[in-house]
Amino acid sequence: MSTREDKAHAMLAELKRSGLKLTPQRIAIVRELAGDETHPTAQDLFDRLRAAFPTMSFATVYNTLDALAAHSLVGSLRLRGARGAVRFDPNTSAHHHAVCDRCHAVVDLPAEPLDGATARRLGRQTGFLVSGEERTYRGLCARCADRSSA
Amino acid sequence: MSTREDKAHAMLAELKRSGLKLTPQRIAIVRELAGDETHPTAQDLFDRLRAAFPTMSFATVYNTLDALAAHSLVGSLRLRGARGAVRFDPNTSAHHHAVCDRCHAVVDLPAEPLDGATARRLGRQTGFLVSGEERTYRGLCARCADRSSA
DNA sequence: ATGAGTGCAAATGCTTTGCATCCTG
DNA sequence: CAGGATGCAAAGCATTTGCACTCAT
Repeated sequence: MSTREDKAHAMLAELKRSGLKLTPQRIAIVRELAGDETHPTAQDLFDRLRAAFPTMSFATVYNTLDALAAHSLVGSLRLRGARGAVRFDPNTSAHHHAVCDRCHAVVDLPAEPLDGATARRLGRQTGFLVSGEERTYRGLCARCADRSSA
Repeated sequence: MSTREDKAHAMLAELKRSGLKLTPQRIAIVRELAGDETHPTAQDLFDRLRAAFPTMSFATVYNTLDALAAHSLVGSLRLRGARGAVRFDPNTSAHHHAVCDRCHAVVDLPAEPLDGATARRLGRQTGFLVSGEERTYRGLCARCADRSSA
């Protein structure tokens, strides 16, 4: 049923398997982030968990997010324009992003992995050993587009 | 001859045309940035101009970069991983970037503008009114790739 | 019990702001 | 000579760090 719970469980299992401790704070952060498609900031997560963990500190949030990132269980993205906070992404499958220029909403978009021929062509053009690709489409989300034309 | 000088001149002309004042600091910043393909940070530019303008402040650098950005004469990019400074880009033609995961070098890559059919398809998938695309290829630059295999 | 993890607070890095002064147009 | 631009310093965010204490393993 709950894809979100499944995802949280898988993330926690992987953390445990890597020898990291499963503290109540970590479990809560992972469960909050798993299945969250809004690409929250550390501050967002901190605010949401404040009620349940009044004494939790930013250091713990960052510590957990770093640990997740180190094990490729979350991705991160930095957006232009928006205030400068990193946004975290529990979606670990190949995907791109569409970002709203007005409200800074971010949605996922499926993507094919970078193919070898393209990587080699880029390598020829740039001298780089290209290993991955990130695309950001920008524009207006449905809600903001509506507000604009109104 | 000097593409760089031409570019600086064009940028300054456009600023003037927009009613902005051409101060010695602005002229120096524009000339420093024009034709610079390294995607420097505000700090980089500040450091390079320190000798010529010992009293110049960060506020002036940011002020000028903001003015240039407001008139679409420079672009900006925020990179993951790297320390969190915005990098500025005098290249205003459609292009993408390749970023070195090790040394954070950034090189430009020509790009075709986003075609209408693709934009519409993305709109169908996301609900977005898509107006642009940014691609970041990541990997290792030639120098860092060499150092790795050594 | 032991060392990884936590909380707190101070520090850091990048960027912005307020305001008095200066200088371009 | 008027208002935009500059310089300086302080404030503002996002994030990191140091350290004593706690708790999951």
